[in-house]
Amino acid sequence: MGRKRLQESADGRPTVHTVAARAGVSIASASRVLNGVGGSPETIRKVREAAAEVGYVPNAIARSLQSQRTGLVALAVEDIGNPVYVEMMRAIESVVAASGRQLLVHATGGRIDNETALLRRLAHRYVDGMIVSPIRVTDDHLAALVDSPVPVVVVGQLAADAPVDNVRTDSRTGVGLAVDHLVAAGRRRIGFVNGPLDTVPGTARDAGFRAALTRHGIALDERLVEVGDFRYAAGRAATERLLARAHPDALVCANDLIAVGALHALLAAGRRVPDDVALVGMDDTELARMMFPQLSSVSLGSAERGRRAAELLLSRIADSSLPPRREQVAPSLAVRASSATAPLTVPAPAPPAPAPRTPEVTA
Amino acid sequence: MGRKRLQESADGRPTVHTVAARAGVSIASASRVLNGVGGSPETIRKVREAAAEVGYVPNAIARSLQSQRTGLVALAVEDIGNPVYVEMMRAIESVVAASGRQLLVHATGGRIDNETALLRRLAHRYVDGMIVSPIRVTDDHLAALVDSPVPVVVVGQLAADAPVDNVRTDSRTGVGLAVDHLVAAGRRRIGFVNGPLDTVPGTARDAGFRAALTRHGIALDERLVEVGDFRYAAGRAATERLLARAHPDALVCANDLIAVGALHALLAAGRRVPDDVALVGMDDTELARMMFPQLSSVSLGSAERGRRAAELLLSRIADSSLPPRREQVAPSLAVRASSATAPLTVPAPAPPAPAPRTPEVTA
DNA sequence: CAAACTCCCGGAAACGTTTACAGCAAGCAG
DNA sequence: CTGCTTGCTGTAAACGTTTCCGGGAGTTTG
Repeated sequence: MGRKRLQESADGRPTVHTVAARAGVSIASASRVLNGVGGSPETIRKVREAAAEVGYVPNAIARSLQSQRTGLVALAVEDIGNPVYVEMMRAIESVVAASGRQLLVHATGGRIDNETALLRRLAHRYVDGMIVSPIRVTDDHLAALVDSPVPVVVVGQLAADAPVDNVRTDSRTGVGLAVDHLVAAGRRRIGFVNGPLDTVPGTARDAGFRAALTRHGIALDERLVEVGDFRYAAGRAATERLLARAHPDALVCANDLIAVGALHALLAAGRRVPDDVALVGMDDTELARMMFPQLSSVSLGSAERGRRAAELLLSRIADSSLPPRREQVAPSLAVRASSATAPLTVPAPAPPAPAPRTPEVTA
Repeated sequence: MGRKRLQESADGRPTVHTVAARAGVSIASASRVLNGVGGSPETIRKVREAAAEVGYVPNAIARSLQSQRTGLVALAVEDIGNPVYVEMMRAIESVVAASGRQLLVHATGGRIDNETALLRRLAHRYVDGMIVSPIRVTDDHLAALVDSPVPVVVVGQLAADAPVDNVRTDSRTGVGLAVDHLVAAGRRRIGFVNGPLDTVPGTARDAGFRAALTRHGIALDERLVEVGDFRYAAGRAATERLLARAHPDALVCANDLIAVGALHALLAAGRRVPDDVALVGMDDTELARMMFPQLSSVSLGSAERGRRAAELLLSRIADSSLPPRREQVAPSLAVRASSATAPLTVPAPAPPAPAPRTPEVTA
């Protein structure tokens, strides 16, 4: 005698049918009670009881099929290990949670096929919408974004005419802020440690750096420019290569992870920060404040961008007929000890240290 | 004249019915072709063509309702900003991806209701399984884990008789390793900066610290113990409080974020690391290696735990009748500059600098 | 007391797939 | 030529919900 059909699900779990049968009511009534809409006191009692007895738990997939929404929102970023995304995620999460939805994060690892695959999978209705922050954008990818079956908001630069909601910042200008600051502090041999040039932020920051130097009438010494990826180890390695062939008096880094790598390379090479080399990171993440000395950093408003992106997404989920919108968040510079002009300011009074010695390399 | 029913979905998107009608075949044939199973060459052509013309994209929710699986796996952690979870996530992701599934991450923020809510929501079939690393466990919570509708693997300590797949480590012993090392290096006034005592790791590490001191016959000075949460800012604040009232010659921290906070507090207070105060963190994350000096840290095998947890989960998804399993990963200690007895070792061979100097931060 | 209104209930139709089943045509062996 | 196999096809039934709709009972109003 096989199990009764229409009573429990394939794997033996109770369904609304099970509950209804046990309570002696129709599935319609059971469903109503379970959703807290309608039902006489008696019916409510019976259904609640039956549900508790069999340990009923609703199948969200079935419910979603009916309601056409899952209550889930996804965020796809390249590297969850980058604190900038953590900040962005926190901002997004608080907006999303306030709307009664849940946020899921997916790390694409920067592999573009991965990201496209994610779109082609998650977006097939598993989530009500998604926020994507791609660092590389191909035509293919863009196409997938544009005709995604679910609302998508892109955080980052995008072709001007792409019909996709978009929150961006201006990292070109951001790099400019860093250079302005360093030049004002008297630095002239300003180096730049960047991420890959085949990424959107990589190219923007490179352009920003070159433009800023030009603006100040400083000729660019290519030996002062080095490229790795956007992570710590690469930043450190890139800085080591740079230091082996040039003598910067300041370094701008394309993000904070790279800046930390650079700091490590500088200290290991016996350069003092900021006395010998001033250092400015980018993204202004918590990591910058966790360093010693604390790192100056260009804020690209990641939390703000996240918040705005989440709001754009929610409004589009609510009304898909809205025209594509584009928002911009201005960069700003946070000056801290790593690029202070005055003698290194210590967060708290330091004890009289033995007179700092200048390593010969920079003497 | 309303749109034709059974032809397109509620929001106007094409369904398999649309494609079938357009191709002039039944939905069964259309579905078969779309899934690449069966179909005459002629049918295949017509269906493919029709699908392309209308831009058909299958509704994953409907498919999942039918197949009873989504191909998604979730990881729920307290704080995605903690690099230990990033490492764990990477390990899990590689196993999960190899099985053709996708990993989604959810940050619970340690709010236990949040985590229970997640279980009660995601687990209601949105995902095929989930890995949870709770830092607080109530009976309620445990109950939700035990009779979750989808397979769950817990990373972390759990009541011995809990019928849940479980990967754990022994952080008590882990703290012991740190203390042993410091004692062997001649340190005696060993302080401890912990996370909240109402968390599972918090209590375990506290117990481990006390047991280790006792084992070495060192009387515990309560002024050398301080508590915050598991993040950087709290770690720094806790260390500042501790330093204001006691004079440790070594500090053990309950994780690397706290250790970074402690390092910052120590340097700001003018203490040299490791000369005045030796420092040992825990979790052995990338962050420990990013500091200067690099931090010694107790590895709790987070990547390994992640890997094992993912494997447990996949095997349980494949066969839910397996008995609950429990695996253990042993801790180990990575000794680095922050607790080195010998003169500060520089992390990487510095460029052949004339007479290596001790970088000023630690001078 | 009849009519109108409220409330609650159950049947049945969705939501968009996959798939068991049966029918049918064509190919082949006897 | 008959009977069997093979390969496609379409019909319809699932998957587990929610919800529209019509009917029946009870209550209020004129």
